[in-house]
Parts: sequence; structure tokens; C-alpha cells
Amino acid sequence: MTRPTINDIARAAGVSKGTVSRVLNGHSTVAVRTRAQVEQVMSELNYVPDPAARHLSWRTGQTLGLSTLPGDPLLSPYQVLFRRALEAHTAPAGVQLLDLHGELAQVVRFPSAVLLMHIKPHDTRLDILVARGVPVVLIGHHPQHRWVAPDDQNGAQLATRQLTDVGHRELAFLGTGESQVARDREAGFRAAAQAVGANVFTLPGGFTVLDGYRTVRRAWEGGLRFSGLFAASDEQAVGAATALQDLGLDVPGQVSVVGFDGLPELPLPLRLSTVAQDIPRIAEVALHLVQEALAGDVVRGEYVPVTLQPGQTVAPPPRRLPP
Amino acid sequence: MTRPTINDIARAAGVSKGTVSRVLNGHSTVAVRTRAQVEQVMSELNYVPDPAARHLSWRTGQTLGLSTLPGDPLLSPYQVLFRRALEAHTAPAGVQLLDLHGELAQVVRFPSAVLLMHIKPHDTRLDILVARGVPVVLIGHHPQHRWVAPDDQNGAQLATRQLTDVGHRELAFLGTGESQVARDREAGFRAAAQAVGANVFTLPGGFTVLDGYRTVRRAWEGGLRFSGLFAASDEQAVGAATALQDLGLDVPGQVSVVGFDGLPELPLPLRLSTVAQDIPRIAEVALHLVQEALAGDVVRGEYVPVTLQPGQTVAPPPRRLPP
DNA sequence: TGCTTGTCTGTAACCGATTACAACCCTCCG
DNA sequence: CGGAGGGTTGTAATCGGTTACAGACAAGCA
Repeated sequence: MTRPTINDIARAAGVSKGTVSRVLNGHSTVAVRTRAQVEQVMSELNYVPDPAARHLSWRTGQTLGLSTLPGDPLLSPYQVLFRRALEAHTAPAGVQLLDLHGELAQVVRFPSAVLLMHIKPHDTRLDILVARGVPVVLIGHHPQHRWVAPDDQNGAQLATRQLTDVGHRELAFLGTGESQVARDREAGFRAAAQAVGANVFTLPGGFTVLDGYRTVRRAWEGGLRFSGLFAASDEQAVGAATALQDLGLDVPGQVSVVGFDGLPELPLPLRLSTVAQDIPRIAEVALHLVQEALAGDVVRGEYVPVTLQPGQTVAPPPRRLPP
Repeated sequence: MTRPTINDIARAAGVSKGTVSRVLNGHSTVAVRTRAQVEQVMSELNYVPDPAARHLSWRTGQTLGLSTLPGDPLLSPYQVLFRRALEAHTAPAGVQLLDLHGELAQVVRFPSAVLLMHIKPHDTRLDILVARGVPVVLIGHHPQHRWVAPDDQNGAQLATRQLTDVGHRELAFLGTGESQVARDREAGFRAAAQAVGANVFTLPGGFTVLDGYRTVRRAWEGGLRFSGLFAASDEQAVGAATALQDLGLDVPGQVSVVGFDGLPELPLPLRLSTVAQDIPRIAEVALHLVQEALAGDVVRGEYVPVTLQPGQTVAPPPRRLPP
């Protein structure tokens, strides 16, 4: 039993392969009844068109561009996982993923569509792509374009409540600079903290493991005290937890730590309490929005929910803050 | 002017497309003169067969498996860069890259060939693949199979000489555990150190940035003193350099640091002095060896040279070791 | 010379899709 | 009632390769 071809569909539906092809591509006109009939058969035999054959007919392959800002680390776990999730769908479909790292102005041949990450408030990449008529989907909220994003603000609240729910009232937030993402997560944190009237401190910092380690270690050695820490990324959370342990503190006995992202493969003996982004789902939605853009459907955006991922780094606060 | 097809070649060579196809695949018999003629024309017009068309004829695509050990971080920069280098060649050729993470025993349909990373002394994966007749290429030296590897031992010597050449005689080596790679790099280090009669210390540790930071910081705070440090990976080197700076030391004024790997995008303000692996070249050679395996050529292996990549973290040692 | 044999090459069908074109059917109108 | 016209559908060529089959040709042998 091999994959059904367009001929199988044609035979089963009692039409010619030409008609099936027309249904597939929405070209030309097909009677409503016939279209329904063909689509019925297609889904029954769960038919998927062979990308190689289409490629041959079209004389060119489908490509999808992934545009990231020049300064951003292409090797960050999030980037890698996102790319991988995309490839899980694009590779079987014969769609080639193109890296569009850096300037877009000098691109000659544009891909069939483009995914934009790390959008800036006034992003020239958008202008260029819109001017060229290239379908665009943004990873991150935007009022005027198709977009998909994790629900950062709610997620940050979920994360923070892991701390407040067990009684923490002296909270620290470990931020990651200027991005919109960081602001949304801090907003969620503040909202959740305010809801229970907790004291909050904010520690600025980079987003690597080492940044988290150094920031927290220095802050603690500088006399800052808190019983619960929410880090804007898992990587920082790992660094923070390690720093606290190196300072002789018990995690989570004396200080609790929660992160954000739900990354696997973290170098921490304890399972980190965090909030997981559904990266595969984000990729899926992004690709779906690309389809919609290609089909000319209505412009819309979508938040992908994040889920609580309890771990071993949260416990009720100690009776009194450590010295 | 579009890409030449098999028909163009046939016409230009004065033969039929059937003959050209036979030359391409080495099937059946083709007269020596004809074959030469066709190959001549092919290279003149630099013809590349269309993967989509071959895929269509063969009714199945080419796949390449990338087998890594379960415990190994798929997100490590090295892994990611290697995969990316592979894809630069495989994607245009329509070859699909398959992740074979973990056990191989339960794989049902094997890829056309497999690349093996992180080979263990008695690696059952090899037995399985050989038994199934799947062509295999190892990343890492092996006496009985096709392999390609960076020249770790020479590279470590090169790295260490950056220190000894400017006068360092109190050297530390920051290792990465038990792997063959780590042993080769330590051997190179010791050889280079011994050549000038330097004192050596060995610091064991994990291979992340944070591991490097903590190991070095703890060692220094514990009273260990050295003027030059060779880290078995760039990531550790970055952590080590940061730790030294946090301890109030000047890098490279008081302590010099060199790494290994030549990774881009390191979170360090100074450019790290290191030794660069030629990952694109390793990938290229690996794919070439796959071709040879498919063609049944002689079994061979190849070391890929590493190159010195001077940076800003090496200077002559201070007159006396810091307190 | 005539027949066999083996080497080499051309022909044509085929892989799974797309698409221009022709053919069909039905309705509407003069 | 006959023809025009529009909406639908089938047919066949095509994309760039592969490969079974048959044909051409030269050499070998009696």
C-alpha cells in the first residue's frame, strides 16, 4: 500500500486527473459538486501531493525565508528549536528554508514567503517585503499584519503565581534588556506581584546562563534579599539557581526560582520550574498563516497559549530571609 | 540562460538522453570514448541533475542520517553548525537530513547513508549499520571505517604554543571530561608544554560557559596560580576569561586565555584567541566520503587541519604571578 | 560468406504532477 | 428549432530524469 497519486484520486472520484489538479490549485472553475466530491475522496485516502512532481511541473521549488536581525544569536536554543519545528513541516513538503540573516535590501530573489522574527517598532524589513508583495508572517504581536506569538504576559503571570501561591512576597525579576518580549514578561510579573501586594526588585541583565549567574551572585553579595526569583528566560534561571547554590543557599529551600520558555537540555541537576512555550505549535500556526497569506485570506493574528511546567525549584519561602 | 537539462547535454554531445543518463548513474555499459565525451560536455556546461526529477523517477528521495548519542546536547553550537554546514550541501541536492538521536536498533527504514558522531570504543551502532549494509562515515578517527576528524592533537599544540611562544611557563588546562576528543586535546597540550618545560595543572570540568566560569573561579580562589590557560573548548574559555575578569584580573595583561573550536557569536567583549575547526570542510569531506561509500571506493579517513585564529586574549606573562 | 555473439546506443514508456486546448453540455434567445 | 455562449471537464503535451527493450554494428567462428 503506497501513497495515493493524483491518478488514484481521479479514478476513485470518477473524474480526470486534470480536474483533480484544478481542485488542488483552486485554478480555473470546477463545479461545486465535483469539487466537494474530489475533496471528499482526497481526505478519505488522505492524499498529499508529491512535492517532487509539483517542483518538476512548476520548474521552481517553494522557498520560505526566515528573517532574523543581524545582532541576534542564530545559535540560541530558541532559534534552533523554532527552525527545527519549521523544518519538521517544510522538509516533507519539499519547501526549502532560507536564512535571511541581516539586511533584506540586497536580496535579489525573494522566497515565496517570509517569516519575520525579532520585529522592531519601525522595521524597514516590513516595508521592503510589503513593497515587493512578498507574503509576510511575524513572530510577535503586530496590529497590522499576520502574526503569531506566545502569550508572554499571561505566561509571566502564571510563572509568578507559582511563587506567590506558596507564599512568596519578596520577589525579584531578572530581565533581558529592551525587547518587547522582555517588557511583556515584566508586565505580567508586576501584575501578578501586585495582585498579592508583594515587594518587587528588578535586576537587569543579558539573557545567557552566565549573565544570570553573575547578575544574581553580584546582587546577592551586594545585600539584595528575596525569597522568589522569576527569570525572563530559562537560561538565566539556570544561571541564577547555580549562583544561589554556589552562595551556599538551598534551592528551593531558601530561595525559589522559576524560568520561562520550557527549553529542554538545561544544564541543571534540578528540574527547573518554568512556563513552556509551545514552539511546535507556534511554527505550525506560522506556516498556517503563510498558507492564508498565499490564499489571500483575511489578515489575523493568534496568541499561542503557554503552559505551566512545574519542576523542583519552587517551595514555600523560609520563615525569614537568609542573612 | 537557464540551467542545462539532460537534453541539452545529449544534443551537445551528439548522443541520446538515455546514454547521458547511463553515464550519470554508471549503470549498464557505455563506451569509454562516449563516456569521456559526455563527461566533457557535462563539465563544460556545468550540468547538475535536477533532484526533483530524479526523485520522481526513483519514486523515493535520498536521505542522510545523522546519528548522535542520546546523552549529547543537540543544541550545542558545534552540533548546530555542523548540521547547518551539511544542509548547505544536502538541501540543494534534494537530500533530506534525518535525525537519528538515540537508539538505532528500532529504526525501520534506514537512510541511504549514515553519519556517526560521538563514536564510543565499542559502538553497537556500527554493528547494526554494517549488518544492514548501510554506508557509514564516522566523525572522529577510526581505524576500520571511513572517517573524518579535525586534527585535535596538532590543534591543541598550536593553541598551547600561542602561550608558550610569548613566554608563559605556568599553564593550566581546562578539560571536558572523558571523551576521546578531550584526551587528544590534553595530549597536544602536554606535548607543547613539555617541549618548553612548563609547569602544568589540569582542571576537570564540564564544557559549558558556566562550567568554565565556576571551575576557574573556584580554582583561583582556592589559591591555584597560572599565567596562561588553555581551555578545551571556546565556551569554557569564555567562561574562564569572564571569571578571571570578575576576580579583578586583567585578561590578557595578567592571565592569557586560549580556546579551541573557533565558534562565532561568543558572548565576550574581547575577541578570543583560539584555534578554529573548519566545520564546513569537515562536512564537505564527510559528504564526499559518503559518495565514495556509495560508489564502493576504497575505505579511507582524513584529518582536516585546524587553523590558528589569533585574538586579543593572549599577551606575554606578567613579571610575577598575581597574588 | 553466413550465423552467432556481445557490446554499445537509441527509442519510448513512465514517474506524478500542471496546464493549454478542445470538446462537451446546457441554457438562452432570436 | 438552431446556433451562440458560458461553464465544466477530458485529453494530451510537458517538466527532467530513469530504464526495459530492441536495434545496430563489429568481431569471431565454422
